[in-house]
Amino acid sequence: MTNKDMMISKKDKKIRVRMAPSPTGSLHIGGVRTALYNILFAKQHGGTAVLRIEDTDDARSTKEFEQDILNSFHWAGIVFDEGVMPATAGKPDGSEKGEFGPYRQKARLELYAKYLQQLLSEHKAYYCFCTKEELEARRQSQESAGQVPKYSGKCRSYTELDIAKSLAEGKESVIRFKVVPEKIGMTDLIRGEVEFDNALSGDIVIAKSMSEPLYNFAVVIDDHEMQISHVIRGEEHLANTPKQIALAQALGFGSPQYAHLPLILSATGKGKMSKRDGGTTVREYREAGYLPEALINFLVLIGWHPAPEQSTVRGEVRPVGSREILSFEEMVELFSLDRVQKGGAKFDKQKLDFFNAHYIKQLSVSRLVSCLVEGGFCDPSWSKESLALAIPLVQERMVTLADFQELSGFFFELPEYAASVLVWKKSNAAAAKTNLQYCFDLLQELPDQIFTKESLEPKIMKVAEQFGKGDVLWPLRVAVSGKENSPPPVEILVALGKHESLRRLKIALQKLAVA
RNA sequence: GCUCCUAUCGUCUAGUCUGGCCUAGGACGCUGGAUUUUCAUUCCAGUAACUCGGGUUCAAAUCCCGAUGGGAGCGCCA
Repeated sequence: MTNKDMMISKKDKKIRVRMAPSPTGSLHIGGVRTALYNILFAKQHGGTAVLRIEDTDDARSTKEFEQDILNSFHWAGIVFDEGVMPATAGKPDGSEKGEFGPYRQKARLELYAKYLQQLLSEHKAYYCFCTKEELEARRQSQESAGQVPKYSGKCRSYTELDIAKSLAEGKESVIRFKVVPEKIGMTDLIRGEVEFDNALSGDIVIAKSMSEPLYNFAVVIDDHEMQISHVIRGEEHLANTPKQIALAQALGFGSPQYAHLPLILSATGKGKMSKRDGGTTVREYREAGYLPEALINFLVLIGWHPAPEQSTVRGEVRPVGSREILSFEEMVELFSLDRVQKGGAKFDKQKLDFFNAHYIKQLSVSRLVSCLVEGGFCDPSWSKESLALAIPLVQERMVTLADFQELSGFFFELPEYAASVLVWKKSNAAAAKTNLQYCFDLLQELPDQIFTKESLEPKIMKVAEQFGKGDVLWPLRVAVSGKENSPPPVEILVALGKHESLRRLKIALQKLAVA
């Protein structure tokens, strides 16, 4: 998109999108993708992305979950322009930004009450005094009769006097919206024309009381009040949409444009990804050692792919194989709602692993050090200096940050190993001993300052060529790593330094002498 | 059960709108090979799909109808 295009769309009706999580659980992986698509869409249209907290369910909402959601978005690099903010310089976690606040529904109760009153006085909503038991019994009988469970509309006919009396008596009540039995059509930006029949739905409860609004109602008020232009959300909300449109009409509001995203499905079993599958929250991935850029790159491709001709970014032709490796900037440039998939997609952890391994390899040593230390992925006693020495040895073998500890353990402490491991499968113990001793002598003569790859490698390789590569390199590698599988010997030697290298060689020599 | 959504390799997908250039392309995975003392990396090659049945058409992955499969929703949750 050119700058000119950007100016034009800015002048047009302002694009405003929102992400509206409910703090009743840790942030779901699907929530990150929804937020990502929202932000990508907003960014490329010069719009605004809002984060609103939907905490109307008092019993289930907690401050801790809200905190988790904020932290998770922050960690993932998902940054909203407006709404509830994560902790930043000077500002505490959960502070708000923007002119359309407050951005927590609990702080908007008066607003909802106002519109509730409006609906009530216009007779578009009414008090319902049916008890839960009554409702449950009716639902059961309807179901057993093979009917669709639906509210009868019993309390619709009460007079104002009846209502005032019941209210005065302190009878339990809820507020229902009179759903007009008509067909509601809408254009979904991803699915096209969709039609629902509201006649199939009974009158829905929109509030438990004047101060306890429910989701379907609050969401309509907020999207209107916050001037949301596009609602981009998961497919599970598709069936709510006709009710929300009807509500908006009754309130005299226009409706935003809708785009319903395909669901992320469980890789193993059936159905959408749920807590039972494990690995559903952002927190879990962070703690398992995944990089935010890997998670985001993986997630953006669940349900969307760039167009083939878009493999050219900013005039630069990308190699075919790396077409799927996308930076955030490239995503912003390439993303398009009408290329979003309609069908649900399974979550493929192997592909996530591929992205993670890729992004770990891209990291500079110093950045990897901080990832490891800050994420608590290594022994706290290991110094940053030695971490920096160990990283090049194992970086390309890591799939997650959590792999580091085990992969690099040998560097910090020589593992216990049997003398027999020192012997190459095509050789014998005597040769191993002789060659090792030869290497030991060679290394000992070397001054500390030139214990580098440049000076070491030619010397070691000369010996290796003389006495047989496997015969020399295998025992040497095992001696310094204590492992059958490890990085190349010269690299370990250099990282370890002369003193530690010689100590380890001596240990190996002793093992062979005893054997 | 009812309503709605949906359907290309094992998985994510390109191609479908604007039918022919599709002997269906890419990525992940898997298999094999090259490099390598080992493991890993890297490189190269191979593997594998248009759900089915009708139609429309000179021509269908692409358009239409039906079936089947998959998913979601049916709360005083969001």
